[in-house]
Amino acid sequence: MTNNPAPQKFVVTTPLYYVNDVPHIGSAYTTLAADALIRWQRLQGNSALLITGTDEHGQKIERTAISKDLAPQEHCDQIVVSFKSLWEQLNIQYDRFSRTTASEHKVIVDQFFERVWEKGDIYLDQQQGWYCVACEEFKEERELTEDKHCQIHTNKKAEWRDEENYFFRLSKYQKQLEAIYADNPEFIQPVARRNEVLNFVAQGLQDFSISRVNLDWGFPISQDPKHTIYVWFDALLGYLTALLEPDQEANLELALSQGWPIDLHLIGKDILRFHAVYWPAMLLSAELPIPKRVFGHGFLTKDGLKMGKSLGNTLNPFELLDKYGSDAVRYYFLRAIEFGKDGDFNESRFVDLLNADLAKNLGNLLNRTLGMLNKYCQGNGPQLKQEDYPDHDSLKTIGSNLGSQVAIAYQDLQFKQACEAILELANASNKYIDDHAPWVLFKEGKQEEIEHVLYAVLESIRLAAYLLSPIVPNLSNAIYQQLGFSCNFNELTQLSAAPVFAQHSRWGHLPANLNLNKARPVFTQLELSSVVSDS
RNA sequence: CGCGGGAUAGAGCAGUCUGGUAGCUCGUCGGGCUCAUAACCCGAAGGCCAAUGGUUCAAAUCCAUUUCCCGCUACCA
Repeated sequence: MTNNPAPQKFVVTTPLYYVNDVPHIGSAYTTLAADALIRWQRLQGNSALLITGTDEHGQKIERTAISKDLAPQEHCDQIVVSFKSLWEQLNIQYDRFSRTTASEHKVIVDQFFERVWEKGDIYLDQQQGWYCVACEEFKEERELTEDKHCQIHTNKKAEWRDEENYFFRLSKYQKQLEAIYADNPEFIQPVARRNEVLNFVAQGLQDFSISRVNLDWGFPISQDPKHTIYVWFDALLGYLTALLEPDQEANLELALSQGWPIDLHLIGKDILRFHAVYWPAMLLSAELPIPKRVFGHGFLTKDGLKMGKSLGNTLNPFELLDKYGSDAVRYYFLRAIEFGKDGDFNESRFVDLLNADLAKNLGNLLNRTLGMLNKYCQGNGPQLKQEDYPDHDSLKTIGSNLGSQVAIAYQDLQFKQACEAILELANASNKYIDDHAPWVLFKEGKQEEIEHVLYAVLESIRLAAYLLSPIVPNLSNAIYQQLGFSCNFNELTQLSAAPVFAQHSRWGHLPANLNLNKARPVFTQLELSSVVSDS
């Protein structure tokens, strides 16, 4: 369906976040995971595009703006600033920030709507049904209790609604969707999420309303301007708009040629249904290919409790970043939590984990090794090569397998496993030093052996830093710089060549005659002082 | 019969799909080392893997039943 084959590009999206309020930790979580993936792609020399943005229409936004005595657009503009600022503090390298109020987006939405309209999949009908205001959703009879209460909101009775809406023929696509799920088992991940969707679809799909009346803040439907397009229909299309280059003409075909279908929609589990059911159906209707993968990750809790304003235990991402820095925050959420499952934030665990892994295991390892080089080798880099190590050498063994192991983990979004595997090399290196005791070798005057040991360790540190760079780019920079490299993991152009990846991801790459820099702690231990408070 | 997630050492978790000596991090206790960010290495204590029943030569893992916990009432990923 796409024309003009553009260079192959790995495209990942975060949700377009709803601008009802300033960003919260959950948005940060999704986004930092997406960023790590994109960085991993770029590290390998692949062309990659990270799409994020904001979803700005809908009644809720309109009401929020009014309550702040602002025009809706002014309100959105303010919130957008805070999102962009958070992404900057989190060291997110996004390529597109797609706003659903952008003028290009209007064109894309019109053109897409037109396709679906021409297909005959949109029809006008009376929306009749039980509406749960708390859910903002129409409910099936079977979803309600006998006295018409929503099962989630048992304290609120569903309301009978009867209004004119446009509908999308979702029901028409049930069979096709089921075939897609069956033929593409990788489409919805993780498996538990996939099962939920399968279950939902198997119960039968109902057409859903895609327009609202009596709502100004949204795109009017060209065919019938008193209707406004339902916010979700509009928001999902934001992914398409985002494919356009910043100064490119707004045109659906053009957008599609720039990287469609998208490789991965990274989302929270709450919006899975929209991405795994409604969105593919909309695309089928428009005769477009569907995205390759939708991954619904888990939710975060704080100290075991759901975060919420009512509980007053929200975790302010800005404060967290101010206090600990982007690397620490990125590392914690990717390392401490099984991606896909719910995970907990606990500040003392946060400090423990960061100190144990980054400050002590890896950071101190570099520090002690460089210290010994200065003391025992006058700071000269060892002059050895991979071939000088027997195959049973523990670091060589672990290091040689690490690159491919970590590649698989990143590919499967198993960030935790990637971190664990990498840290194992650091751990083995600390042991390696103790086992070989360079300080003893020094007293015995065994200079060559000292260099032999230190090279292996230094190389292991380098490899660990390289493979961790998608997650903790600043730390990796600091390590690489102390090792005498001049590259910068935040400036990907210098590292984007595939041959570089082939070399750097292999154990044994460290060249001789390194221009080693002075040993300085690359990651200072964190202290648990006052607990990050509610905003 | 609402939907979903969970119950494994003091704490937090992996392992469950593809049955076969129960593992990781932090913490605790003891020892070692001295190159280092009070770091690093070694060792130990600590688990009837929620319960019951079943399948099997063998079950944390498969099947059945049960108990308990947590979300789903919006800031929401």
